[in-house]
Amino acid sequence: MPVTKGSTIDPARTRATILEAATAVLYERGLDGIGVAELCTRIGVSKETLYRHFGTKDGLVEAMLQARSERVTSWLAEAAAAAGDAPGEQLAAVFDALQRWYDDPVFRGCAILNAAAQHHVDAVRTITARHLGHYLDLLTGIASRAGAVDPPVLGRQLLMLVEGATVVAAHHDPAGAGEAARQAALTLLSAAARPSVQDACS
Amino acid sequence: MPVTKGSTIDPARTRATILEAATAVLYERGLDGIGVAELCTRIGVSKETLYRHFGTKDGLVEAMLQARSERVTSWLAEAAAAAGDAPGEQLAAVFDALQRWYDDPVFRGCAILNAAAQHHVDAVRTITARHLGHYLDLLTGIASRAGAVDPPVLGRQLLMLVEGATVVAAHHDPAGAGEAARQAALTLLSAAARPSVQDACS
DNA sequence: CCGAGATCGAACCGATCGGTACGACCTGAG
DNA sequence: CTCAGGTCGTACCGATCGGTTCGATCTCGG
Repeated sequence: MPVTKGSTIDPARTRATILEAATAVLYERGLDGIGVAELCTRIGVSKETLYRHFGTKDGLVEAMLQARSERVTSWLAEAAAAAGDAPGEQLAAVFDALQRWYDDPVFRGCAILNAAAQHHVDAVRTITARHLGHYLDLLTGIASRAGAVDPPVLGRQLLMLVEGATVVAAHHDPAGAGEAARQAALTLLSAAARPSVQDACS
Repeated sequence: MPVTKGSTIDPARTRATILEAATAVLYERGLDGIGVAELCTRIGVSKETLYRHFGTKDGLVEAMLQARSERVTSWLAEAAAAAGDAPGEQLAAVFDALQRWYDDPVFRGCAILNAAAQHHVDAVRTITARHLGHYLDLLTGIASRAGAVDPPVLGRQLLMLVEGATVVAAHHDPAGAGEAARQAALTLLSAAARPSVQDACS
């Protein structure tokens, strides 16, 4: 960390450093669980610097959530892509990746959903909705390539499994949550791809 | 509301009134989104009265979450029981009830999960875990009566659908979330009750 | 009719909040 | 060497926070 004193070589580097450190601290403590003053000492930056880069605590929060959303979305997409071309394998890889996340001792649920639950600012809710939309796109794509009869609906059901597994892992028991969700997802996938058995009851 | 002035007929009635009004206000504004002073004026009670009944803002929050957990748990259980004896019908009734909740214009997600996401107090996290446990008991019971090969696992998967549907409805799109989750739940139920098709892939 | 006690409204407390201002320092570009 | 500007540390600001106290008021049981 070449942030020595006075003018750093690159202001953009300072901004990135703040963003990264603030993400971890705000995730651990909650958005309202720590003040700007203590946050700055934990990050190792002065309040003036933080406010020049982000203008407002809310500005920092929004920038951090946006960055986090992009990171975890591409992380999940890459996990799926690395599993090959078979939709079932891709789907399984997504839930395996989630399980590794749940096993992280600092796992506290999805930071973006946590933020939306506490912060009633429109910008945060917008970021959250878009975040879920990206997940939905990924899952609907898998459903479509799997030959599901109704990819949008199956994608939405898979999204519910992803978010439900995260909620259960965060607030009830992380052990095996990803595996259970994966098995359910694969069952839904195969049922939707081969609508032979009766699936509509009413 | 016979809360005229001075001594009310029943202090317990005052407590219940506070609890009910505070539940609505704190759900709408968030636990940290409103101070005790404004909360008291919205409720129509003095700070002294609130503090005598609950001791602390956290005390009020915990009492309210506990009451809320019991209410919605029994509400879901009654919805299931009213659907008759068939496990599939009971499961469908649960998700139909959830959809009616999602359609409420003041729906903002599960108050208990929202609280757990923002409030890092142990008591709140305990209430949340127990709350999810009650849901799990209800769903595992349905899974068991449906003849699932592994009721605990299926119950957990159904819990993920319930919580996932709630998250999606709250933060993405409430329309049809309950129906989509219901269809997925019934698919899982029939697949688990009749493990004829290959369900274990690896 | 009288005292116990529940309630109100408002004043008050120290602490903390988000945000600003300022002087000093250091670095890189010209 | 000089200067522009990014950064630090600290002090400071008004507002709000959770919580306490107090006198006045009202209701009910005896």
